[in-house]
Amino acid sequence: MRRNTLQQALVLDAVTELHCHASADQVYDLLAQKYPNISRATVYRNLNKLSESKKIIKIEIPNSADRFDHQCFDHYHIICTKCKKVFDVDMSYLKDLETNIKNKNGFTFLGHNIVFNGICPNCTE
Amino acid sequence: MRRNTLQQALVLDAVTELHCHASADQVYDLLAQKYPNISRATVYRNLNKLSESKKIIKIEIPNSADRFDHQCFDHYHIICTKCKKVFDVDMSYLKDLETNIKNKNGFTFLGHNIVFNGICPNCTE
DNA sequence: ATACTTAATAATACAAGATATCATTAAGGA
DNA sequence: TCCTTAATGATATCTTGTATTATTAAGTAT
Repeated sequence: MRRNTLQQALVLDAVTELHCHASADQVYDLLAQKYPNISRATVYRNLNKLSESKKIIKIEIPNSADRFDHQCFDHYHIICTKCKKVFDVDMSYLKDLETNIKNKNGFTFLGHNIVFNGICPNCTE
Repeated sequence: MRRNTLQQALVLDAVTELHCHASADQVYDLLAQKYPNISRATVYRNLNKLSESKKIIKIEIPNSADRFDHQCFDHYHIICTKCKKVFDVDMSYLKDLETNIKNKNGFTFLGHNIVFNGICPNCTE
């Protein structure tokens, strides 16, 4: 039986408050200010639970920490190769991308993720 | 001045021999059989150098080890959510994908990566 | 061929990100 | 209010990869 804990609500609030692709560490740091006893493991656990129940989405970034976003519609991201920050990309979701694949060879395609890389405005100058 | 070392050649040979998306660990394990003194750090360093000089490509997988491929043309990959193995996807490269982005907002787009997830034939039954 | 410079190596410590373990706490049904 | 056990806090551990440092060897100069 799933239980609604105070910590889970706090984690969800923190992700919403940070609102732009917070890492687990950022969520922990924010919460630890008000609740010094909260455990890092609890933050990780609740971030994963919330993404499993689709309350938030987990954005997996190669060679960088996972980010968590309270905006749950499908969208893509760009990661700045200099500052490693993550931003939304203004491009429609390619919901039919998997149907373009010619030869599926017995694979079951479950989804896809696109990560752009580039340089953000702050790092450009 | 860049030097051509025996170890670099061995690492390149190993990636070619393994030929399907070997992780650094797999490359190390293969080499360590014949050359027990080779260092794990040397394997990592040479894999990165070889990918910088485009002799191999580095495939960055979220929450899984980087994979290295001796096939250097652009192509996409699918990772099996069960066994975590990586396979090529038979789909043409979307070389104009970045031009679809409506509102670039000062970002410089340098490239993209698509990782599909799904279930491989071995894990299906 | 020999000596010299320094890039690359082997060995290992360290770091980041995340999960596993386990005694304790508290959510929510009885 | 009691009881069961999911969830927590604290911390150890794991995985992947980089940093450090004394030593070795690649390639140029002599």
